[in-house]
Amino acid sequence: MTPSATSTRVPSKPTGLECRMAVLGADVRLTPHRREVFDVLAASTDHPTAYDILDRVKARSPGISLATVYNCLDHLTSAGLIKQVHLERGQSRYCANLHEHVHFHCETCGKVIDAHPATDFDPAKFWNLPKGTRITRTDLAIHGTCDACAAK
Amino acid sequence: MTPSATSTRVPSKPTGLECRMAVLGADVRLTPHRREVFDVLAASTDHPTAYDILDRVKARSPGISLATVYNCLDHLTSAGLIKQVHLERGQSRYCANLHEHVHFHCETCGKVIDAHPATDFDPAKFWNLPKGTRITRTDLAIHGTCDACAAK
DNA sequence: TTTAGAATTGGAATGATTCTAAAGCAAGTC
DNA sequence: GACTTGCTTTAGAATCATTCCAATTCTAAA
Repeated sequence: MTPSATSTRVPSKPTGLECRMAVLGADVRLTPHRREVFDVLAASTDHPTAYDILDRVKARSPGISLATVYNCLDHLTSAGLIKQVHLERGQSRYCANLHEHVHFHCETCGKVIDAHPATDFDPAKFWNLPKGTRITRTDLAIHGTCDACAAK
Repeated sequence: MTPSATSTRVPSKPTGLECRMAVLGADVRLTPHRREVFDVLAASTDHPTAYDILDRVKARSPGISLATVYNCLDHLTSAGLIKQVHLERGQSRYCANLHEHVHFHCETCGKVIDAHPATDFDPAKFWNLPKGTRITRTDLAIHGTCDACAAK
């Protein structure tokens, strides 16, 4: 194994992942597999499933197992470095975009795209929640037909 | 089997379900099991899972199977008479509330409550979606701590 | 260099749901 | 009123996504 593939908490070559860890103060041991899983996800805009990620990581690490992909995704998710997305039942999808955004899901082609806020959004302004309720996060999924499918 | 338990499309005793079918123009054969599944759900405010519904329906129809509950839920859902809710991966939950609302999920006790809009909400005003996108529905899940759990 | 604690692995196990084939019912037809 | 046709219901098998497990390998610190 080459030195650059050794796991470490003090990387010699900072990448997006290390910057993100520094900004978030996340403490995850950075193994080669975790880095690859993150890199694959960061390079994807299609909200891949665990199987999609396995396929893509296999190009670099042919021996990686599905269990390891799930394991890496779990660790990265609980460190807050990536997000798990549930649009419908079935496979979970993953997303490396940590900016505030919501997901648009095309019911025709299945594509998922990120939509960023045009203006500030405070859910407590729109929905009546019992007094004393504390909000930690909101998940908005918008379902419909994407522009490409609507044009057909 | 008593006459009132006979399936029909033209009920003699209208219930919430028949009114709802009439309003929505839904066409579902109303079998005793479907009616029971609907009644159980309509009487529940806790967003039960298929298993929860099975338990409750068994009080009236001890012989009903899980497959039938799933089958009834599918038919009622596709007729638009009830809604399927996915708050996290795992079991789907079901909801007979068809008014515009969002779900608040308490991460401490697991409780799910409906929150109704205080004011009009148009997702297209808040998030930048590509031109030509058509929205059919939006699912907002608000996660946090409910008032009871927050008070502890 | 030793050693304790993680990470990784393949395969088994789990949980939720869906499928399947057989049997039961209901509505309309002769 | 028996027959046909098609939906409904059922138990159990199958599937799918994920999680668990026990064995092995790797890493970091002493």
